[in-house]
Amino acid sequence: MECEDLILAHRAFDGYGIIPRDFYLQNTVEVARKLIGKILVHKTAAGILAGRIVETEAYLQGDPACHASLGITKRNATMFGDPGHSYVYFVYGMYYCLNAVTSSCGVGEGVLIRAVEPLVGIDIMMQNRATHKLKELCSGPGKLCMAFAIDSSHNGLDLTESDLLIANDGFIPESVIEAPRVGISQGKDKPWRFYQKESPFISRK
DNA sequence: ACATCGATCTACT
DNA sequence: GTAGATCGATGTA
Repeated sequence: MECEDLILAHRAFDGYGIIPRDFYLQNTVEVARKLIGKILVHKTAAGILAGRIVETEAYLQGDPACHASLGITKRNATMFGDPGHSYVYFVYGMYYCLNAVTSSCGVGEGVLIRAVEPLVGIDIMMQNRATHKLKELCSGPGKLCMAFAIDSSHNGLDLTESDLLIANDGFIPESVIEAPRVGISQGKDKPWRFYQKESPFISRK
């Protein structure tokens, strides 16, 4: 099973099933919903890391919780760039969070990748996270960036052709739950958090 | 300049 | 359940 996953990740990296840029031009909330079940791949010097996305959140223009709500700045500039790129930001003085940029150039929207189910390179992820607890490796936006060795140097990468990408292996999640977003003080009313039902790898219930 | 807060996580009670 | 870590961005003076 592990071996099968490894082959899958390699094929994904070689161009098999990479999600095309058009995908990120759909409504941002739809992109967040449809990213559940897709595969995040990061090719690092230590080896290939991959995991299935089990939790996301959408951040839109005109949404007070969105970093881009006050206009373009040095920090959020990649959100206003081309869709299908990464937006990585630094938060709470010690963590990084990964987003997939959506919508056309000039519009600041994106999807926060909140949790993934580890599939490939689990031993490396455990080293990066200094834990052996599988369920806690990538169960949060800060945790998954640490596990996947993603930091500010990975901001602005093209998720359709770089060492960091998102692929589709044909997996269809049984059920995707829609819920209010977490960890924010404004915009709590919007049901723009999505997660794979009953996954043990989500950040919280 | 200074104060505050954040799309978080961990450790400890 | 609550506090502490730790720093860049943002707001107020």
